[in-house]
Amino acid sequence: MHNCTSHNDCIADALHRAEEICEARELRFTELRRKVLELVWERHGPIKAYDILDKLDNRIGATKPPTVYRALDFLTDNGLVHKINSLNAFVGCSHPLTHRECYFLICSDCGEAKECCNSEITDVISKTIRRNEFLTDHITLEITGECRDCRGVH
Amino acid sequence: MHNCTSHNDCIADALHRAEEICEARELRFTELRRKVLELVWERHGPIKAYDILDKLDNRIGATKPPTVYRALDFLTDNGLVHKINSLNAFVGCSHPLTHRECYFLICSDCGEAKECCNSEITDVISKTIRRNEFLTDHITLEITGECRDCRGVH
DNA sequence: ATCGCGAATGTTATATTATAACATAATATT
DNA sequence: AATATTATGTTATAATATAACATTCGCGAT
Repeated sequence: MHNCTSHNDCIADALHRAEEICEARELRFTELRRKVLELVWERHGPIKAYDILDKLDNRIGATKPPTVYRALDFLTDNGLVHKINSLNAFVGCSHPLTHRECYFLICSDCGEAKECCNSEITDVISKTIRRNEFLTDHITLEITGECRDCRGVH
Repeated sequence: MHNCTSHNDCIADALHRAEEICEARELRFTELRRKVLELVWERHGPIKAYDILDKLDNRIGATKPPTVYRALDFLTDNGLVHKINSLNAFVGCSHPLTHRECYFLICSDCGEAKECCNSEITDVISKTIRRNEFLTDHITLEITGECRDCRGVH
């Protein structure tokens, strides 16, 4: 599903990057926020808010939905996590410094959400936005289907 | 918000198109499905499932959520309506024969969802899809922000 | 050090969105 | 008419998300 060489390192890297970003921006990367981001990265794919909630319950005692949603709000607001609207799920951002918008190829078979951001797409979308004199807040591009690996299996 | 010259005609046209499409495809365009499509077009913008439910209750007696969701499933499956994932809302498709995918500019101020489909966007997205050897089921492109008209007002 | 402030978290309750499962009715097929 | 298929009705509940208010934490000013 994902192909990082060491998943533990991959999680650690993501947490480290987040730490640095929060420090640079004078944001508070609290234990709760760190824990939620860690759980998102553990899955290394879209994870649901209530699944995070369950995992938190196992590790740091019973928590309630607002706890998780607030942490997710913080993480998404700061580009550390993206929400996948078509799945009602959340996924860690691999390059939180590079760009705010992120495009995804979402496999309905294995559940992976692969980032497929590229400037060519951004450019052509921007052109349409300009032509409509629209003031953009956020771009959601989610492509669902079957990924290369899953296609191969059948 | 929308600028059809006569909104009644606009609704009637949409229903008529739907009728023809269903006939051509040997689909059953039942009273319920027609009514739901009519309510979607009455709003002429994204409408929530439970708002449709309320309006149905007023007109054809109490209905339950599955009634509405099933009609919406039929309409979306057949390209007569699109779901806007970022709003959990549904909007009528203006050109149900032209193409399956539809891109939207969604104004958070007035609530309009303007179609902004164009082949240039489709082409460049297709390129990325091919490069990833992905088998596409559906493309969601939703751009949120402020529309031209609402920007002008401020 | 402690007071006061704003930010973060805890807590209770509930709103919103959506579907499962089974019963009945309407339509099409034989 | 008998049967199969599709659509709708109905009950119940699952899944997702937020409002509102209480408490705690972190931190600068005194």
